[in-house]
Amino acid sequence: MRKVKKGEILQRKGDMNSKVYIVDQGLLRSYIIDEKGKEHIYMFGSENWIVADNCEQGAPCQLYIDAIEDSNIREILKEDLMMGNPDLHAISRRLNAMQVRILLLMSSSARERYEHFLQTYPDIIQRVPQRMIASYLGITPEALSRVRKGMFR
Amino acid sequence: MRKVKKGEILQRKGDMNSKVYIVDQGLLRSYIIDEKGKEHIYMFGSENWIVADNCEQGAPCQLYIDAIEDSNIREILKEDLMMGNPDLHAISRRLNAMQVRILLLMSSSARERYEHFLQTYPDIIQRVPQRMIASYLGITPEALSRVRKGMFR
DNA sequence: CACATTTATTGATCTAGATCAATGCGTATT
DNA sequence: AATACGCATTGATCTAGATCAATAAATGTG
Repeated sequence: MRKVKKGEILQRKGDMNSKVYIVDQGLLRSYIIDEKGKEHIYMFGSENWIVADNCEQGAPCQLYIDAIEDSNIREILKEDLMMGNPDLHAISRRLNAMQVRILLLMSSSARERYEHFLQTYPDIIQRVPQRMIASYLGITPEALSRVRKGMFR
Repeated sequence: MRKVKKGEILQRKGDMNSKVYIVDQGLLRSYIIDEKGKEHIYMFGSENWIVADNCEQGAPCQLYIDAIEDSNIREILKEDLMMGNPDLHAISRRLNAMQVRILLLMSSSARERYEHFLQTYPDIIQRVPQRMIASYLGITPEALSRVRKGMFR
């Protein structure tokens, strides 16, 4: 069990941390800071919640995690959680995809989201009409058409 | 193994389905239809992806799932997946929270997202400054202030 | 093939929410 | 008590993307 003070930072972007925090008392948050210095909160975690950065296996952290209140927490290594549970890798990959999606929706422009989609799912682009890509990105087909127009000048 | 034709609907909103679809060949999608009749795609699932509605235990489905291409899929009951894995319930709850968050970000106004937050996390409201709620909702503190003003007349 | 339907593009206009700036209010800090 | 800092509110303005409408290209279907 570990006690943390309000304001204390548990994890920074870029850290090679692979811990999961269980909140016994108090309140944590996880968030990113974008290029303009603006914070985007990904999750709050109060009593009995788990706060974690679902970053990719072995990759550096994307999120900051700090305490909003004085808190009592437990730390668990992801490796230990994974132990004997190979399915958890697939789930972990999915959680990461969702985390990335949420953060993109909160902090990025239509254009940036489309560029990310292009890189991440280049195969899907070939197989579905553009209006579906737009729908997935949370924009209208017209907006996507204009984004593309802007990209190829 | 099941073969489905392009356009075939595997699941509708409101169904009491508790299956997970594994795509062996082809392409599925899951999506919602909002009050205005507009589709919002939640996920695409091509070869070796799992497509599922992470709705709450025992609750009716939120998502439609259909085939974008002729596909070969396997269906697995969630109960069978859960078998002997009690942790999966906690994970399932988290996946649901993320699914709801993504769909809200894609399809709802700042006001609707705030109202949902109020209902879902009434305790958190008391404990964090409004600017953090705004940050979680993906809007500015100014916008949240105006949403609230509009709510109490 | 001819026809209908879906899809993409483009233009004109509108709007939710962002941005910028100023003010007032609590609540720490000295 | 005085000062300062973070927070919420309000007003004025701006903008990314939505909406509406028209056209054109692509795709499917009898």
